[in-house]
Amino acid sequence: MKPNPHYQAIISSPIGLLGIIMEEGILHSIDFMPDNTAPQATVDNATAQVVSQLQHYFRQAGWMFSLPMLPVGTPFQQAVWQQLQQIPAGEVRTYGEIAKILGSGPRAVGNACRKNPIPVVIPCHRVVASSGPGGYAGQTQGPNMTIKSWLLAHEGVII
DNA sequence: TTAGGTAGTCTCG
DNA sequence: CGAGACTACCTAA
Repeated sequence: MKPNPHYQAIISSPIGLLGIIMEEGILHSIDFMPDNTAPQATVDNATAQVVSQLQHYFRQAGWMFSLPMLPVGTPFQQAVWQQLQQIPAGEVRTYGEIAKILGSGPRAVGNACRKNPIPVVIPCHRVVASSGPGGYAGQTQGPNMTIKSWLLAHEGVII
């Protein structure tokens, strides 16, 4: 739980409200906001870039993000998140496949995905289990899994 | 379908 | 620090 996070923008999207946190003009994290949150105007240019690219993505699933990002985490988490960014839109990998590349284990990869601070842009939704959909934003069922399914369907992946 | 194995992180003490 | 618990898992039987 982050105490009083300060959002540079809160935008509405097909998967609900997204809260955007910047640090020094660099994308730091994206939060899924409750429905009753009030949208909040963009305050600066760098944030406008993030908003614009997100809107591109929701319009056209194949959009490739190009943004300065600073996702903070352990070295292992960074390595996993780097692998995620190399999965093209419309494709998926399994936790085991990522683990093999990094010489680690599937559960460890799942742990790292769960900690991804920048969902959507860092596409943790493109990682699934060998048999089943896996989880999303800390849930294996519930509203976040609905978001994961939506994102994959948006990219043309049959679940 | 389940039991056992696995890697990384977190939480106590 | 160290032991033990907790995962968005996987494989063999």
